[in-house]
Amino acid sequence: MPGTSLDFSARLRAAGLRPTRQRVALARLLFAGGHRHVTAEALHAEVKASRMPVSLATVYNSLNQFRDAGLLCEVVVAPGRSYFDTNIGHHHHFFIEPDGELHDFPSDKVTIAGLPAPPKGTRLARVDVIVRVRR
Amino acid sequence: MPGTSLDFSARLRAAGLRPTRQRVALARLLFAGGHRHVTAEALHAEVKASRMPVSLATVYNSLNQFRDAGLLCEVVVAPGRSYFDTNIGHHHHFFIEPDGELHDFPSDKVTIAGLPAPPKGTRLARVDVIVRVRR
DNA sequence: CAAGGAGTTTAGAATTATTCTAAACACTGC
DNA sequence: GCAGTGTTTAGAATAATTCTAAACTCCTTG
Repeated sequence: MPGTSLDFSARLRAAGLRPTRQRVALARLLFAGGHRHVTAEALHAEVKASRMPVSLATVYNSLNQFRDAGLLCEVVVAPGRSYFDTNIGHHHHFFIEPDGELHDFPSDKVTIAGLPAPPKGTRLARVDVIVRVRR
Repeated sequence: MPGTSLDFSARLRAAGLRPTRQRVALARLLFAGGHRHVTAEALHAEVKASRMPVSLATVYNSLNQFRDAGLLCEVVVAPGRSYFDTNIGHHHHFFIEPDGELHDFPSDKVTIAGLPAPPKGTRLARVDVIVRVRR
């Protein structure tokens, strides 16, 4: 029976996070369906409508913890506008400027050549590509 | 005599902006030397130390106007952290994660192949590449 | 399976970054 | 110079996020 709390509990535990009721509720919203892009506010609104409401502070805490644990990644597209993306595979983003919509596209067809070496004493963490488009 | 207010006045006027004392002071700080990456707060601190202090609101206004006029570009690296970059040529960025330093690198050696076409009804505005590195 | 401690959650305050407001001011064309 | 529109300003307002400290809950141990 997929989609039960047990799945999410196990997944949280595997990530080193205690499976509290709140975190399980958020994980279900985030990971039950396909990939999602959510803001903290939007997720808070969603969970508030559920049987297990969660405070905004906890939504922020959990999203940050999920990100640090590698369950999510964060995409900052504009000052004061950041999305959490449940797709953690290699991929990049389209950002549709007037409305602020964000769409994934897979990175397997994309090749980036000629990047300079990281500055001395640093190692590569991630390459973000944001393709900004307008109507 | 390069670097006089007149140069900056002309440049602002050419961009469709009235060359007020405040905007000229900011333009001098931004464009007199080589390329720079500044936050609004940092630029405000700089200009406050000068003979022609400028309010923080004006620093924000001016940076936004300069960006809209194409004199600057804005790079958002983390929630609540955005830099204004006086380099408006094609280029990309290194972001050094723990300290928040930002460095340019030219895009002439970099090629990005295989990007999907923009979604229907949109056209490409800009491609941002941020290479995130850690110590 | 009860108890206790560490880790979590919460409401609300605090912080940070940025924008707004309305009154005072200054650049430009006449 | 004068007027009129655009600009600047201090301070308040807004928005996104984090902090605080008290209450709570998960998990381990006995």
